[in-house]
Amino acid sequence: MPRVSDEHLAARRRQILDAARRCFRRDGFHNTSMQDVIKEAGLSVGAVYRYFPSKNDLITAIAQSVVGGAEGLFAELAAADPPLPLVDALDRALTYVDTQTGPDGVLPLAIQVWGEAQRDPALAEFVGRTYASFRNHFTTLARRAHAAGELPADADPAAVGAALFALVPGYVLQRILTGSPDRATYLAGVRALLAGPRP
Amino acid sequence: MPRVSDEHLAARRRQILDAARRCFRRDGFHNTSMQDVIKEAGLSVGAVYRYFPSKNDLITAIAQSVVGGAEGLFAELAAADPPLPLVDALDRALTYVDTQTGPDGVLPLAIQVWGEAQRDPALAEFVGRTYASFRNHFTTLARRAHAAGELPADADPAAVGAALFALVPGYVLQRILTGSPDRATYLAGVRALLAGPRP
DNA sequence: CTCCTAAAAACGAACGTTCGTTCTCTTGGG
DNA sequence: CCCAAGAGAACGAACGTTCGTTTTTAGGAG
Repeated sequence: MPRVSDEHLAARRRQILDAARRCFRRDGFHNTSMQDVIKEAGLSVGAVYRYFPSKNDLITAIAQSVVGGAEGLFAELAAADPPLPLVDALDRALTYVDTQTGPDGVLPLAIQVWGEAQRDPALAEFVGRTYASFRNHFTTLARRAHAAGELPADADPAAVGAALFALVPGYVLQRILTGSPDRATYLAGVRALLAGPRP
Repeated sequence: MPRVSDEHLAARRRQILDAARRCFRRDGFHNTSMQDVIKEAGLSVGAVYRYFPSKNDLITAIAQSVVGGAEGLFAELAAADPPLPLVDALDRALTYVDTQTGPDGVLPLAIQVWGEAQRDPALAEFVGRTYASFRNHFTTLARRAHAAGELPADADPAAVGAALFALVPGYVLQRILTGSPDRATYLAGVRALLAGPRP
C-alpha cells in the first residue's frame, strides 16, 4: 500500500489551509476562487480537491480554527490560581487580541466568520456554541471575583460574565475598524467605569 | 423633456434597495447575484442598472445606510438634557439594538459590512469614520457623566467612551451569534460591574 | 380633450468570463 | 509492480454587465 507518511499528509493539509487563510484574509471567503487558493498553495486542482472535497469544506475548516483559537486562553484565565482580578483577566485577553489584529492575525478573519455564520446554519451552530463557551469562562471568572468580594453581594455572575465578555469583541471591532484606542487607554476606561462614582 | 416624477425615481430606487437588502440579508453580499436582486425587485436587468451602475454600488449604498442608521440615536443620547446616566443611555442604545437584531433588522447586515470593510478600502474608510463618530458620542456622554460626578475624578472621558461604546457591539454579537443574554440580564451585569466592589 | 413626438425608462437576449467541480491521465515511493 | 498522490484539461452553470429594442411618459399642437 504505497501511501505517503502521515506527516506528509498533515503537512499538505496545513499547506492548503495556510494558503486558504491568506487568500480569505485578503479577499474574503466568496471573492476568493478555488483557483486563487490552488495557486497560492502552489498545487494542482486535483491535489487540493483530494484534501478538501469542496470550497465549503475549506471555509468551514478555516472558520472553525479561527473562532476556536481562543478557547484555551479563556479557559486558562477562568481557571487561574489565585483567581485573577477582573481587570487583569481582561488585560490578558486584550493582549491576545493585540497579537491577532494585524494582517497575520486571526481576528480579521473572525469578523468574516461572524458574517458567514448568518448564511450557514452549521457554522452558526458552531460559532454560537463556541462563543457561549467563551462567555461561560467569563462567568466563571465573575463568580470567583464575586467570591473574592470584587463585586456587589447581589451580583449575578452570569450577567457580569456576559458584560465582561462583551468588552472583548467590543475592543476587537474598534481596533480593526477605527484603529483605536490602544489597549492601555481602553483598559483605563474600563477601570474608570469599574471604580464607580466619584467618592 | 419627458421624465418621470422625482418621487417615482426615488421610489424605484428604494424598491431596488429594499430588494437588495432582503437578498443580502438572506444570502450575504457575494452569494447574492444581480439576477437575485432583479427578480426580488420584480424589475428587469436594464432597470436596475439604470439606478445602480454596478453591483458594488449597490453593496456600498446598502452598507452605508446600514452602518449610518444609528448616528441619530447616539447623537441624541449624548445631547440629552438633563444628561443621561450612563446605564440609562446604554439601556436606550440596547433597546434600539433589540429592535434591529431580528430578520428584518439592520444589525445582521451590519456584521456583514464589518467583513466587507476589510476588502473594500473606501467602505473601510466610511465605516471607520462612522464608528469613530459613534464613539465620540459616547465620549460626550462620559464627559457629561463625569461632570455630574458619576465617574472618578481622574477618569478620561475618551477612554470611558470607548469602553462604553464597546458594550454595544459586544451585546449585538452575543445576541445574534448565541441568542442570549436578554437586555435586562445584560444591563444587570453592566450595573453590577459599575457598582464596584462589595461595600 | 386627442393626438403626435421625442426622449426617458424599462426590457431582456446575449456576451465573454470565471466559477466550482469532475475526471482522466501521469508519476513515483513502498 | 501497484496504487495512492498529484496534475491539469475540460465541463456546464452561473456570473456581472452591455446593448439594441420596446414601452411609457410629459408636454405641445390642433
